[in-house]
Amino acid sequence: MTEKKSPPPAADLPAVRRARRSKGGYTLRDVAKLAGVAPITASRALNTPSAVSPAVLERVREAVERIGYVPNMLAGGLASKRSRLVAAVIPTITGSIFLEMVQSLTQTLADSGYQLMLGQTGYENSREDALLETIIGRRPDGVVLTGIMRSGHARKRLINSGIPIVETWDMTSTPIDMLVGFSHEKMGVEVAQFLHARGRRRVAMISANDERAIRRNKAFAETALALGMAPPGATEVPSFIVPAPTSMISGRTGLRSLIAQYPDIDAIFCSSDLVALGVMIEAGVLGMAIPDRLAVIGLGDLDMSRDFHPALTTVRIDGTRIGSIAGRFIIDRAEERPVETYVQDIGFSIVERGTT
Amino acid sequence: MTEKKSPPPAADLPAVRRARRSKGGYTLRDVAKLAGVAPITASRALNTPSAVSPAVLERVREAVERIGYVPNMLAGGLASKRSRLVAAVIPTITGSIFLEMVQSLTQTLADSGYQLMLGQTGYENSREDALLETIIGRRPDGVVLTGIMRSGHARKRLINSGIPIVETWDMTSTPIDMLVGFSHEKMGVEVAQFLHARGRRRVAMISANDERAIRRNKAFAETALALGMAPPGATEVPSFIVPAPTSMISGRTGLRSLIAQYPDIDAIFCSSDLVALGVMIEAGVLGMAIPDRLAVIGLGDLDMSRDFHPALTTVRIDGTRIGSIAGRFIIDRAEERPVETYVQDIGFSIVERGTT
DNA sequence: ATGAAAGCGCTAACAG
DNA sequence: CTGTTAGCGCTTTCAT
Repeated sequence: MTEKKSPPPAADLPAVRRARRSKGGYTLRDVAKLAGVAPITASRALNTPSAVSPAVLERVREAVERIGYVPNMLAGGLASKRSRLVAAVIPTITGSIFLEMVQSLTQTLADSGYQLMLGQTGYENSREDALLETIIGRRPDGVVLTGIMRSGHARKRLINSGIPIVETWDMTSTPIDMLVGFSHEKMGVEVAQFLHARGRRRVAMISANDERAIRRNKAFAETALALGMAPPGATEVPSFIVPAPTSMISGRTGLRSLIAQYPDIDAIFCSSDLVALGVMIEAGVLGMAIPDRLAVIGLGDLDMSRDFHPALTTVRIDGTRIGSIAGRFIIDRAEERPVETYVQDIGFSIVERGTT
Repeated sequence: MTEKKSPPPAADLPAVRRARRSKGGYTLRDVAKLAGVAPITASRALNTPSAVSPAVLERVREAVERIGYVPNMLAGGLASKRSRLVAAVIPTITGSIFLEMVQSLTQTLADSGYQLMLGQTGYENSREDALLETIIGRRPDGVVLTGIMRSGHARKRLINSGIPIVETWDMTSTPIDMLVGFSHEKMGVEVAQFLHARGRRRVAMISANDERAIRRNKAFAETALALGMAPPGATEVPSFIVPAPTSMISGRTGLRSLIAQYPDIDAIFCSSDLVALGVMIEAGVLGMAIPDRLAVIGLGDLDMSRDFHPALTTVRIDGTRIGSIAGRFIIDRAEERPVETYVQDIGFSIVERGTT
């Protein structure tokens, strides 16, 4: 019963027309033929059903079903100049704090017929340019940046390409295009105030060394200092800085190092939950009771942070929300919907649990 | 100095030819014009540099550089029927045990000019069909399955599409197409023997309920039983089964539940490191010393498993290797290279650390 | 509401 | 080694 894909078997076309024969599966032409309409009508039935009569719609749908037709989005994208592809750029996928965002971005996009392409920059600049080349080559309808485009050249290239851009996980006053994030400075201030309110007076930090962390740390340190929370003998808030990506081991070594210098430390602000969890493990080894002897606060609110004992106090960022807003921004832009703003501060919240 | 993209300004073409004007950036034609060659020659210079004279190569490269030309892969893919796109299907990205594989797959593909498209099935069957539609629609050069294609319909659809398929994380005797993985049965047997060799005699399991885990558990239970390792009062190896995805909390509740029934248990085999880590945390709360009172062995070898105290003994699967092999398989197939085999068992290894 | 024609940007197929 | 021509499968434009 299968209507075979048919280069009309009759030799009624000049032989030269068959210089290049199609080999893949069914095409829209097959559907159209089967439904007894022109290809463009079949196209309309699939893309703008309202623009076609119910009878035709029905017949086209039936034809599609019958042969199992799946539209070729490469062809569609080429013709319409809308690839329905969105690229997201993250440092690395393993152990990433951006996965929640990626997940919801994927979902949001999928719901509107868009797909996500994931690009990893790694932690060296070298790959950014190559990555950008491949991204632009696919002509995506948008790019979501997690803010780790360090190569100025790549950045400029991207901007020049004219592809809509969403920057995330930060609030800058000079966005390239669209923006959804939160203020790292504000977070530093609030965490310091939070620890102060809990009675902590000798604080320290363990942190990655990326640009945002540095701004966050600065705000934290200044606030803490102003509140008189530096440990005895320290003129600054002590910090243990590790290169990204951070891990539990950073927390373990960090705690050891800090305690060796400032035995009186009574609270540590960590730049990720993983680091905070590492601090907890090392505190266990050292026999330091948490939260009595030492308070710990993380950043990111991993699932497992809730499952530790005691459960970890942390700063929560709603990655899911970032992802869905970023997705909406791009879709709205692609479909030329009128939109109030393309900048959004989603804030953060301190989730207090057992470690403070 | 910028050579503007030029619809020849003279009105020397019939108006009708301009029915559809290009709007995007530069095209290969612009490059060719600038280099003084035919478009196809420019194409060759970029894709098969060896097929072109050094002089032409140089001129084309210069032209590309000058205008910042980036090839349109939608057009290229459409014309050549090779999209250079590969799809990977995983349950979900957050908390996935497949990320290491995805990472290395991405890398392997990128090195050969291919890109990865990530598809998530979620933990309900419902989305699989829709996901497949979008995957096929992009005409990828291959699909990597992590073995969670439950919908028979989707599976059949995929097979019929003719897209090369790599199944991973398992060894079946009846692969659809290509295969790279390891034997879950063998793992069950070896873990039981390992615990036996360490002197454990009252074992239990905490496990997810997916099909592979079930096969693994069966092998573990049979071997353990044969070796006389069921706890007193049990005729079977006790197990605590939780729905996927597993997490630390599964381990915590699992341990409580098992100990309540069989207080003498002296070793637990967990279906993931996260579960094992949860067991460790709960053991700490219950005051059960690890490994003296209770041995724990996980599966997956997460980074953090090494950083716990004591460090976790676990079964390591080389996800990086799975990814690179799967990538190679697809690339070799796409480029029609002669290949010995498209099936590979990469095995696993038990990494003994402090919990056994 | 439907269709014909043209073309998106690129590469396969065949010359020369 | 280089060029001409046709066409990948779809959608835009314009006409009916």
